[in-house]
Amino acid sequence: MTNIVSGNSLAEVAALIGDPARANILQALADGRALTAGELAWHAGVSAQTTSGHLAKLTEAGFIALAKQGRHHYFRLASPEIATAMEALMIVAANGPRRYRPTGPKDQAMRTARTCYDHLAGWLAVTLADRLSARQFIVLSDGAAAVTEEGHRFFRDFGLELDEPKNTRPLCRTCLDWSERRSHLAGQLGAGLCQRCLDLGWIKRGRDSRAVTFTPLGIEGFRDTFGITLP
Amino acid sequence: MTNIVSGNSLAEVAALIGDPARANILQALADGRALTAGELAWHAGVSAQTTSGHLAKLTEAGFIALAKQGRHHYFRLASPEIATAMEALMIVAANGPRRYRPTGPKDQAMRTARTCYDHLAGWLAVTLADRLSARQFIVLSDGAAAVTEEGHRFFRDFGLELDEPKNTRPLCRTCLDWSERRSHLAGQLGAGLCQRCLDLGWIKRGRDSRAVTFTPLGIEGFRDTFGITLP
DNA sequence: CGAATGCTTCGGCCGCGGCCGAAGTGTTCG
DNA sequence: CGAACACTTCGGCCGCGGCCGAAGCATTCG
Repeated sequence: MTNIVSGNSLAEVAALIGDPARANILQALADGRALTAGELAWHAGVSAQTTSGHLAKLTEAGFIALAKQGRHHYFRLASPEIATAMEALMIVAANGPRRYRPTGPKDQAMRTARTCYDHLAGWLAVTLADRLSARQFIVLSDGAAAVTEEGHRFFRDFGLELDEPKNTRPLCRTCLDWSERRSHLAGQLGAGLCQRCLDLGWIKRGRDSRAVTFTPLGIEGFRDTFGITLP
Repeated sequence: MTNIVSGNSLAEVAALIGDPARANILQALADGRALTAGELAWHAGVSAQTTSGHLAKLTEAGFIALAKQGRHHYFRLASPEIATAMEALMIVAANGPRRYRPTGPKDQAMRTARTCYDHLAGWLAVTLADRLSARQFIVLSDGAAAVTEEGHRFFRDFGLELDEPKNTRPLCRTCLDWSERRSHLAGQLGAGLCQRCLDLGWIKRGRDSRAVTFTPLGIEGFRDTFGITLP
């Protein structure tokens, strides 16, 4: 007799992500947007039939959700937990030894700035966390972060209202960045900052990728408001 | 041309966990202890030769580390990130729909109390977090936690010295529990609490499992110190 | 020294699962 | 309507990779 407890379900879930085509599909959906089966087939790099099979598996497992709209089938990640698990795996992958990883231009853009479900990631996000920390707007510690009094004022000026939980200091999660290997901001603050930057027209989401691009307005804004000079 | 960026490495890492035998091996190592190849073969439920192959793959990928000691080969997880990724996958597995999951007695013990790398998990850990929160020793919010002034005094009385980071409130990470689907304490505080309970002889680590058992002293201690009555 | 133990390497079997071509549903056009 | 399009289902091919038996190294005994 073996000591299997729920090892099977761990393996099942991991195996589902462990296929290249499915991993590409999930990564394409990682920013939370919904894509059609056809678009996902392109991302996956396999035929439409094969993709359909993968999508059925992912849907049945509860990884993705389907919304039918006319003759298009839109798929999106079913929960943020999926994205979290993928990021956790990316961190392991990034820490791994001499893994062959060719670096293309798209990869470079991803490393500079990308979305991670509902918040920002990459160089921009890590630098942002640094600056906010240096100016005492947030306090980073042991995998979590707190917003200070001055921070609340600053974010309010920036156009962000943060819910004040109960009687105490509000917190925002940190999220380890796979490309930078340091923390960036997630949680309510991370999501709010990302949304606000989009609303202000500072950044734009890429069409086929999670990478985001900067508008001239954004370059100016990040410099003046956060003291960040883009590379 | 497809849009593959590092999708391959995500798939590679996930596929490595995605085999039942390897998943069992990794779960057996999840509490941070080092086990021999033979013990791992038993946990994996496959022959020694097959296990050897799996261990070689996991080692090469940087998932586990090998320490040779006489004719025994001791393997342990190479980094906490691996454990984190596994927990993230377990959460996804637990949230999934009608996944067939037979529940044995060992499984029940695991759900009650187990170790998760360096801290406690399961019913005990979740209840502990609840009690500490109710008594205002810690403040939980949005995936993170802060220790209050009173909390510091309480933990010091309990025999735990927490490093005070810089000039501000220290934080301890929370970690989503796959069996309870709620937060328990990780980070410095979580690790410290677990170690202190072990030192006090309140709990003991199981021989073949991550489940922990309670001593009579522990049953008394958890009741008197934390107000927790064991089921 | 030879036998026993712990682990790894080698070789070959075999089945699961990913893949595509072809055909089948449902939707939107002109 | 019928044609074009988006997607799924079916059937069959095929190769990767997990598995074990047997043999090969190390280490520790008596």
